[in-house]
Amino acid sequence: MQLTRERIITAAMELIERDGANAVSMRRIASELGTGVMSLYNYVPSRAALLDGVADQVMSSIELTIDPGASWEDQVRAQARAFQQIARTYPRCTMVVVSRPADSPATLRPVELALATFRSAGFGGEDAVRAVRAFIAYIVGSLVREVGVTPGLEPQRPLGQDPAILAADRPILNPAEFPQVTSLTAELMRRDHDADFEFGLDLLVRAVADLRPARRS
Amino acid sequence: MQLTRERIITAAMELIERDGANAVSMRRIASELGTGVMSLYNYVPSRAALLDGVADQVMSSIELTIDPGASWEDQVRAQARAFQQIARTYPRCTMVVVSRPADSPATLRPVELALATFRSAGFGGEDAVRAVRAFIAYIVGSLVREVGVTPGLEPQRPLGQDPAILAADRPILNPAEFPQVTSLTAELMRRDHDADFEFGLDLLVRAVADLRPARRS
DNA sequence: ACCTGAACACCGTTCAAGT
DNA sequence: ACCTGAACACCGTTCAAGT
Repeated sequence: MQLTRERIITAAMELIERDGANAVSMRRIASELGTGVMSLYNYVPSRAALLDGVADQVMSSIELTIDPGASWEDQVRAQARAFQQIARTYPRCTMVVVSRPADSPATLRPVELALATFRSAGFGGEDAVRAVRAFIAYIVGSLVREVGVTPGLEPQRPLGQDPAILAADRPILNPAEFPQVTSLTAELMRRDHDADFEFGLDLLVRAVADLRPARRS
Repeated sequence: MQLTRERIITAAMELIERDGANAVSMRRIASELGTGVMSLYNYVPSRAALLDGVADQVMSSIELTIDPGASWEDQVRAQARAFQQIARTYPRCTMVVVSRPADSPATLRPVELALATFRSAGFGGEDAVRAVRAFIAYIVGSLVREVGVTPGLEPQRPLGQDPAILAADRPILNPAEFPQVTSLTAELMRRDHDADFEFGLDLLVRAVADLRPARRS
């Protein structure tokens, strides 16, 4: 089968999702595709460029459906959730996306839509930009916290397993030094990423709503 | 000079800050310290453990001075800024911190303080936990956006340089497809991380303040 | 007991030789 | 022109031999 840039990127993504992200070596991708390593370089200039391609591919997969009837608050929420959805679909590719500068058309498309939403809600250009940045920071942080990977991009523990902030087998924390953490063990152990995400998202949406200048429509 | 775990971690941090973070190889650290590679393994079980040590070291360096006279809002702000300060002091180590699960005493200390602050402001345990998580997500996302590194942990461009969202030498975006992004080029190019951080931080603080139940004191 | 060189099974990428 | 094997300069870690 013909080697293409697209096939190489797809193979890289599958490899990342299957074996963790530091399993992405040019050599492994090549053997996955049944080619010699150097054949890849006819379609992709370097490993770094390949990972940029992976990030772009993931960003392009975000489904930004707009409901014109919804309030701007709900539109913002929907856009944020579409972003957050990456962690569900490509958990191990998430860090690749998050750790690359966002300046390709694929990454600017969600920015464009978010800016348009804030502007049509009545925000000025500068406030719209700042609001979008605040949401992006929150979403990116949520993604990072949710997938929790090593610098090598390999999930520390099997995905879905609890981060074990205070598991029984951990070195006991001194209750005198950590009164809150030890007394709130139950709350800290209970992780519901969706609920956590919605909680913070709601905070931001309502705070931004308070900023909004005079009505528009 | 005697090899110690501390000296190894310090050398790793210097190497990361000097040459970018994928310059951290066991071999480079060893040659930096004038030892054989394998000598390191008498003090550190693996490269991954070494990076955990680096993350711990950075987290321990956060200065969490508390001003008991300040409002709880200002205390939360001060704690968030102390966190954010990491990006200034150890820009290239930041991703190492951010990409590791936070369950060591060094990383739980700021959590403990934040929980105590919210609780003494009158929040219940569950709300305090959720608020702390929202702030952490925002701070982590801000750090990631600010240092902007590759999965290999190497800054894409010299630090301090503009991310060039829309630099003149980039492929021109279609203004019909990106009306907001193209018309807001000036705002998008102007990056003031401190101002951006304060903007979002203020949103969160005020939104959380609205949540607060009946007074306490 | 602590230390460490050699070796193993990997990397990304250059370069020159093949078609 | 497109393709690719050999080679180079790297990795982290095991293992066995040294002290």
